[in-house]
Amino acid sequence: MTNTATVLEPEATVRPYHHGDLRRALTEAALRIVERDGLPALSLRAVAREAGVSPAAPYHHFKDKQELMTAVGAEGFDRLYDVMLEAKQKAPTPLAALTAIGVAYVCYARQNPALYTLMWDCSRHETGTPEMDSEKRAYNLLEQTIVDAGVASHDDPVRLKLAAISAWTSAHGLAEMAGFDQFTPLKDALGGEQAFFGAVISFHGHPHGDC
Amino acid sequence: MTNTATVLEPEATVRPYHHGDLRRALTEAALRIVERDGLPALSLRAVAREAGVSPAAPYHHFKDKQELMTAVGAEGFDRLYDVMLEAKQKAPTPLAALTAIGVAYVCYARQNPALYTLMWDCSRHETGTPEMDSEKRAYNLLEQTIVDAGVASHDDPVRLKLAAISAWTSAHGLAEMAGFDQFTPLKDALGGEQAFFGAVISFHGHPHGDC
DNA sequence: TGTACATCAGTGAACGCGCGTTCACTGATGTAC
DNA sequence: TGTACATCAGTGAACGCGCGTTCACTGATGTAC
Repeated sequence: MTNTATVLEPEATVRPYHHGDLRRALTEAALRIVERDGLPALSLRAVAREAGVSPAAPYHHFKDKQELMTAVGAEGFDRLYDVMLEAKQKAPTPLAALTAIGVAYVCYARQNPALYTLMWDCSRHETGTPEMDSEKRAYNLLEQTIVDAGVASHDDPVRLKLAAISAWTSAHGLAEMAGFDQFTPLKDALGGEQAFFGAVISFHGHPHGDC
Repeated sequence: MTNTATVLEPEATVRPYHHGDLRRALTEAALRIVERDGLPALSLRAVAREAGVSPAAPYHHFKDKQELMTAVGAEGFDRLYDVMLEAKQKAPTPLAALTAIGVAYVCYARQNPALYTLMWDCSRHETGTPEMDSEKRAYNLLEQTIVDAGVASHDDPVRLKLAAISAWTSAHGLAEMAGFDQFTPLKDALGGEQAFFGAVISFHGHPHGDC
């Protein structure tokens, strides 16, 4: 009887005064906001509100708003990398892997458009910092996949970089513009968004394409 | 003697109470701000300030902030179209014209990055409205150039649209990412930004490329 | 095992700021007679 | 050509808002003895 509180404690229906992992809770709240309400709605106060905490609380975990944004952008790159890696691993051949990570990239960007924008905003401000490691890892994954597929090799680094950057910028352009209403006729004519992605990527002249 | 004021009037060193063409002055002020201070700095009050006018004055020419922004974005598309058209007309052959408008597009976006971002923000909000006519004209110019170059024909509209959209998204991706620090090694290796653009566009598999 | 105390991680009120927009106004312009 | 008057295109003060950030505070936690 005297230990009722202790017994109920593990259930934790009431949020404790000390949160436990507010830092993580804040970045997750930010991710929720950015996709639900868009990038302009992503303020420090909104994040605190979403996490159910006072406007000053985030300052115990982030120096300022920029540092929180960077953490969110980094999380975005982490997830992008995961998605690309999974696509590569599931592909039957190295060549198929190249297509697969391209499609995975575009799909990820399409499903998280505001986060995707935020990620590149961060990348621009934080070039080369450890927070952007996942971006570098994702790029390296692409390069290695290109090598595996026999499109370019480490012996000709300029050509290899060119292939990687060409693929990346193509995917970026497609990802950003894929949502435009102007493209819906073509999407319909080709039988859906996935087919549209494939057709555009092929037309770009990827090695497996019909160029 | 009595008509001194009338004689001096044409010099117009003092701004008259009535501006003359404040609407145009406002969009030009906005264009100045957006490239000088960036997109987040582009507020209605900042535009009025830049034009040397009170914060309420713009409301005699634009319904609200959004309408001003749309006018600025439309002006951006007008200029883009002009640049593309000029590039096409200067090119010696239809095939060269296709490359030329691609390079012109990327250069324009690179030289006006914040405006370029604003343009697409507008396009998203104003799809199909008369304000976005220049966007449509620019797209049609690309399609016609593709036809002229013999890459696709009006007989196969799906293929034509695919070619146009593929070219457009490639150029968009390159334009947006061309400024990244990560690319400078490759730019240097290829001998400058123009060469870099050309190499990436060629690698994309444009018909004149080495794909 | 208890207790004293330093540290940590929250609260909530307050700050100054720039924003978009509205309002009553006024000076300048154009037009009808 | 002059004059009366409606309309146009500005002014500048004010509004409420949400923002990022700071501050003094307090409750919770962990540790030394």
